[in-house]
Amino acid sequence: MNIGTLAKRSGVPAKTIRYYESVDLIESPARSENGYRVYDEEAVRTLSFIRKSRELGFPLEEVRSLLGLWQNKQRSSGEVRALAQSRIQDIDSRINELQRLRDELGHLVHACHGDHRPECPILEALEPHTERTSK
Amino acid sequence: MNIGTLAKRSGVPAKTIRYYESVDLIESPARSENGYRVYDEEAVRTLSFIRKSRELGFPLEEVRSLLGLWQNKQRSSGEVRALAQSRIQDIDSRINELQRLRDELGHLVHACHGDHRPECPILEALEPHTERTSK
DNA sequence: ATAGAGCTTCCAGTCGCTGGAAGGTCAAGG
DNA sequence: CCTTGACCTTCCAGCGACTGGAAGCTCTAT
Repeated sequence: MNIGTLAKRSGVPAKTIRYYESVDLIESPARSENGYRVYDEEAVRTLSFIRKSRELGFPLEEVRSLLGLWQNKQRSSGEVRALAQSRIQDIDSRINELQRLRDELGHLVHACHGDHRPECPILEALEPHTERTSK
Repeated sequence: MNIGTLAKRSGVPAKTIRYYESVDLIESPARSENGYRVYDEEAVRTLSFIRKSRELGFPLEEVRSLLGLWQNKQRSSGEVRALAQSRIQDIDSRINELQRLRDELGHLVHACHGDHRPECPILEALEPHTERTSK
């Protein structure tokens, strides 16, 4: 199987597969006489695993750990669970932060006429408090 | 005022101020005889405005637009409102996506014992469906 | 005189790809 | 046999928005 076929079957673009190889996330495959990369079924499984992990938002370094745990039959499920839980905490704090921004922007948009006139509470909110500072 | 003072007063790191200058977000300031950048009160206001905009999550290119509108007394508040509203849409879709991931991970963590044993529904979910494909 | 803080420029790294250039290879069709 | 087009190869650059560090100059205080 060449890289294009692997790309289609795993759902990971060929460019990205080469990139994963360059950062040692996956092993370098064998090469055929013409220099083309040659993959086996195992590669389809590995790349699919990586794709799903990425879709769940795991950063590449955590995908690396997950891959190790996946391939290690002696692993403890506790380690995997811990990784997933810290991901959840990341996600929660990002959601909270986004929610805060959303609310703030929502209030401002609500307060703004949004017409041809220049008065705009949004800009006023961005404007620094103009205190009289000694020059 | 030198760059360090401006940094303290605006809350924007000196490095970042130089960066903003390099991408033409702010004007190049005058230089004193020794080559140091020299800023005025206006710069404090501008940098503070930029900082608050960034804190509200506007990407730099939108900050550029906001700055233009802020400085243009003929602006219409509608333009500003439109920018803020498209930001809200961005944020909403990011929140939704994160929420989806969070739920999915939450289910998986819930299903996983998380002990010393290797069985782990989280890894199983990442694993591709193993269909018998013709070799 | 010297130490330390503050300033200058320029280059590299972050994260995870993605695009493009320049070129080799292969199968099908005229 | 030749060409076309789809593959494949490598390497380099760019995205956003900084941030860190090196090397070197300037200022202030002791």
